[in-house]
Amino acid sequence: MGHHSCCNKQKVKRGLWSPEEDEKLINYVTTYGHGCWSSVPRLAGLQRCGKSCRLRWINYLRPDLKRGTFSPQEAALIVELHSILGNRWAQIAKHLPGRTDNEVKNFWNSSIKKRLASLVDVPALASLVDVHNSKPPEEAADFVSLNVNPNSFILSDQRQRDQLYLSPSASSLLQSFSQDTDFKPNPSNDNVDLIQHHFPFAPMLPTLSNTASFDPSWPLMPFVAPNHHLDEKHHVPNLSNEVVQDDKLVNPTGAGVNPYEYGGPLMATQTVPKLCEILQGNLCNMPLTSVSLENLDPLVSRLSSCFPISAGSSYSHDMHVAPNQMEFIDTIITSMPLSSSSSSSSLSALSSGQYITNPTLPSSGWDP
DNA sequence: AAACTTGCCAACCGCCATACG
DNA sequence: CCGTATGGCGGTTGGCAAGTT
Repeated sequence: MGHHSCCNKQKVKRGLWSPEEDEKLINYVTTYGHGCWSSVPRLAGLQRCGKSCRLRWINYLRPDLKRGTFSPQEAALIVELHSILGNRWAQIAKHLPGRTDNEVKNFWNSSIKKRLASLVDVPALASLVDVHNSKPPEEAADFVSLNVNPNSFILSDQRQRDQLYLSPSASSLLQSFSQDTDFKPNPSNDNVDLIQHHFPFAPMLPTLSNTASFDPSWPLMPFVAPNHHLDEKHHVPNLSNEVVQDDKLVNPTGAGVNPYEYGGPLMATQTVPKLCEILQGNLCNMPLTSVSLENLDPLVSRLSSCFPISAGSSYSHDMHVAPNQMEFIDTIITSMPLSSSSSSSSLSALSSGQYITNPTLPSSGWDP
């Protein structure tokens, strides 16, 4: 069990991949695409099973991987998405361009979970929400019901999406994400040079100086690759559907597929599904060039309100996280279920609509 | 300096869903 | 419709490096 037929036909190597094996796999996939993974090892001259090749490509060799440290913004997004989706790492990773489900899962298990455990004294969600400012009792009741019925957490009624004022929580957790040593770049890997040699347009490994509090390709905007000229070796397809915007290639449909997941030749662009595609089961294929924040994925819109997107740019270039942004993300973290085994049905109130922080509310008394 | 502990993360395992003949 | 192959996912493990005693 667990091994596919291709793995049993011949002896296969297991364990860590060598740079030579990586090179063989990169050369093969970039030239021919992976096609049927079970045939890749044979055609690429590898003593591995197809499943192992697939995993190595998806989790490490794909040129669109960041391979760097998670930014505070990414951490916040993971926390938020996990509160909605539970341990559906692949779904979460789709909203984090350049990140794999394995990476997100490891990050959660090693870092976020630990921090949440340290906040065990945070009060229950109900005490976080101060609905008395603008809420008639019946709407407050609607809000409460959202925590009971997982199917009703998408608020379609504008009244329901009125702003909820959240008590500002301690920002220690989120701040720790941006300050402490967990946000250092990954240790150097022997194969990084190899990958960057093959994929010069791949996102760069962050440096010590820029990862602590800022990641220029943070995840709320679709990943766009620099407009490099690519040679024939990389099989660049017709990019007529893309437009050049601020020296970036952007797919104006806002929709797309990850070429590395579908076995096609390498492409220079990638977009990610919007959260609403998951939550609502439909597509929001609005042109990026004309879409307003209100029309974006609600999560993106909400987070964008805290991490402003400068007009006309493809993604935020803010160099630091402002205190109110810290508050917002911290609110996300402290409002999610503390159980590490939260399932897909565990929904935080933050999944329910629009929120803003109310800086006038007292924060003392329950700061960790 | 050596032994031990801890944490990270790449890779594997086992299961499920889907495609295909 | 059925059986098999394959892709994909989440859970788990083992090796390694860094930190601690």
